[in-house]
Amino acid sequence: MGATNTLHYTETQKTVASLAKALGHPARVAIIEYLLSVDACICGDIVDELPLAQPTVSQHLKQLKNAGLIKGNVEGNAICYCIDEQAIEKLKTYFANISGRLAEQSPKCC
Amino acid sequence: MGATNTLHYTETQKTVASLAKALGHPARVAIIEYLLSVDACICGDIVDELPLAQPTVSQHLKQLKNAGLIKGNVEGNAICYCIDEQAIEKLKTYFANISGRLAEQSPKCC
DNA sequence: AATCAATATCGTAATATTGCAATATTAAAA
DNA sequence: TTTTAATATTGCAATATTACGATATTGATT
Repeated sequence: MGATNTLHYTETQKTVASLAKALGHPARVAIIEYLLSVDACICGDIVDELPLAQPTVSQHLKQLKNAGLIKGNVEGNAICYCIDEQAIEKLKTYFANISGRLAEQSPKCC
Repeated sequence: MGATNTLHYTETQKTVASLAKALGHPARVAIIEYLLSVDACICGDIVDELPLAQPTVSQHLKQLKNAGLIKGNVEGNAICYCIDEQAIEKLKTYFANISGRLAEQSPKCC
């Protein structure tokens, strides 16, 4: 066990992990893609797009919102959710950065 | 319950969710960043970089490998892992695409 | 062959996630 | 005001994840 073994994770590592975890279920990826395809905020038929019951979809939406991937809220019987562009931007930038750094590296053995 | 409620997820949705899930823990993000920083395949001191015991790190490596984010293997007491560039490329492309499509859309209410 | 160093696997406990039926909440409509 | 439509919350069972001590495996070294 090395000397750095008690260190915690960086803020970036925690942020990326949190966003990635939120996208770590196909239903939540499908929700993001649906919000993208609708190009509007009010979209009360998300449930119809998924092979899941309404409470389950509601839970997935909650997770996406907690992670900051979507924003908005509900007023009565009208839902108003949309993608939080900043979260997508963070992920886009993060993976583009890794990709760029990989491209600069020397060839690997595996 | 709509007519499309029994559909499954697309291949893309399943792939992205699987990769995202693998990155859904800060330890695994830290492993990826460490592999990137080392710029070499043989890197037997991953355990020293993380606040986790060796079996736990081994499990995280296994998850990353199962998801296709890293490749390589072990020969005796030598570890040989590195980032699978294709997986990073998939994520980079996916989020860049979403970002681009978001930029084209009309302003939202939330 | 016996030992060593490094990593994987097993077993297990604690915690988290997933999914849904039942119920609650909310604002609009009748 | 009662009803209705849409979404959230609760409660609970099943499953998955996380973490680690103990042990196994593996290939090199002595």
